[in-house]
Amino acid sequence: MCVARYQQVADSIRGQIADGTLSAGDRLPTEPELVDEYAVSRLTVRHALDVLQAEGLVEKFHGRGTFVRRPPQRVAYVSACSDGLPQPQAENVEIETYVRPGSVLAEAPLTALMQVERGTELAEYLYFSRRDKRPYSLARIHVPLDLAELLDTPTARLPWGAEIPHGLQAAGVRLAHITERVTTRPPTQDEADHLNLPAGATVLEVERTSVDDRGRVVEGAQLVAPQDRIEVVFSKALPGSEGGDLR
Amino acid sequence: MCVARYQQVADSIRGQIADGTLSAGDRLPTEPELVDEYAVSRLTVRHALDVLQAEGLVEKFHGRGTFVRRPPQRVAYVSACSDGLPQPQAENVEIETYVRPGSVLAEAPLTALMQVERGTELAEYLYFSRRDKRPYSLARIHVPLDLAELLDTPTARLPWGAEIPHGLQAAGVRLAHITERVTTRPPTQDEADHLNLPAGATVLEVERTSVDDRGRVVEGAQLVAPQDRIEVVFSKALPGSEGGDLR
DNA sequence: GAGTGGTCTAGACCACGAG
DNA sequence: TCGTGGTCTAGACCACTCA
Repeated sequence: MCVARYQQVADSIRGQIADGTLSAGDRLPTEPELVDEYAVSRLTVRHALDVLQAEGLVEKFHGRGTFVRRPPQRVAYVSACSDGLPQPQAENVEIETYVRPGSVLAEAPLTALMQVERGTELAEYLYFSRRDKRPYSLARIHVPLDLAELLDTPTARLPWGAEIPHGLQAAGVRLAHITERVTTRPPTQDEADHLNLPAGATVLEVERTSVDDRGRVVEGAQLVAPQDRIEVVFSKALPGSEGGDLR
Repeated sequence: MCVARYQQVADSIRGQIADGTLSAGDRLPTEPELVDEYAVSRLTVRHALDVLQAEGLVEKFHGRGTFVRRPPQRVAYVSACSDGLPQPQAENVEIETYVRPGSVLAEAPLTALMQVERGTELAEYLYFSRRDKRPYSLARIHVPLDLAELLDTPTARLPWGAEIPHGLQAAGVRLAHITERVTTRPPTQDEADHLNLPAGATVLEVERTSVDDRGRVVEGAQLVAPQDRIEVVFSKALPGSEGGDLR
């Protein structure tokens, strides 16, 4: 067998998307129709569509059909560590963000991020954003209770809660260090529900911690978004001409 | 149907991995054995294993069997933009890196990264690294030809070619800005071959550009690794106590 | 209720890897 | 050569969406 049948079917549909025969938002033929069209079994058609879905080219909806996705159009998360870059953000993409303040008792992963004892009460800001009317990102930002009192109730402008470290700084907290860590992983059940993710999806996570000049973690953020809808950008201006070493 | 059969099978195997009944490197029962064990069809067994493979818990090898993967153990790419962090890197992980210097004529994606005309000749350093004897990461670093002459032949110490911007700086190039962009995407055919990736895998890509004080792109790097084997870390020391604004 | 994708069966043959 | 996973068929029933 030179090329698997399901790959041939996938290639054919991929080509139709590439050359415009099928364009963003269009519904593909139904699975039974594709079975007739390509003279293969339904499993083979499904396998082909699964491949295309994994590639992010199409999206399947139970009971509705399979649709061509918009080209990726990622939203940039510009690192809090960056110099010189504005937060350009969502040019033509509409993103609405909601914040919900509250508090939680620190549990397993949070204790490590915030470097606190299990059970410590922390202020929590839950950011939930939608893009094109659909769930897009989730951010959980935690701040020690005593510092949270210094903050104004945040008005969400960006889905990642960049105003929190700014607010802390404005309130007199002396930030010494910001660190960000980018990984991908399968979503938790909770995240999959909120973000409406299909089975097998992967999220990209940014963990951010802000540390003050006494070494205390004053903010810990966990941002989660579909891996193919986001990019993370870091930028650094190097001091002077040649004096500065890279790190 | 409360929970799909394939999910029940996946849950069961996931549990055995979690509780140590199956441990890293073990071979799972063969598909026909699992068919008997769970009294389901082979497709259902395969579906369950596909889910586990997508989660990174197992790895299937045609003709050999299905094996429990080691826990993720990601390697950190520490941003060139970072302050204060050493390149800690591979503590107990053995990574061998090879470099192959050469040159290429700029094509489609490279022209944008390096901001040069199509067809411009660029020096190219190909980094290929292995971890545990298996392909791990791929980095392509490009430098304008005239600047490449200033560089010593690189001796690869890290898979991401961090020595290239350092070498440029040591050679008197006045770097003004470094920018990094992190995304995930499906691998190219070439990348899938070199990294030995299964179908449907996703890679994490870091694009790095170094710009000199006249705005010229003096280095462009494209690093690619399996998305579940790498993490990207950025860190920034904030100036003074309170004078510095975040960006 | 009609039509969509999601799950599942019981078979079959093929391609790869190792002894 | 043999056992492994990879592909494929032709059917069946279920769950979700929407008119």
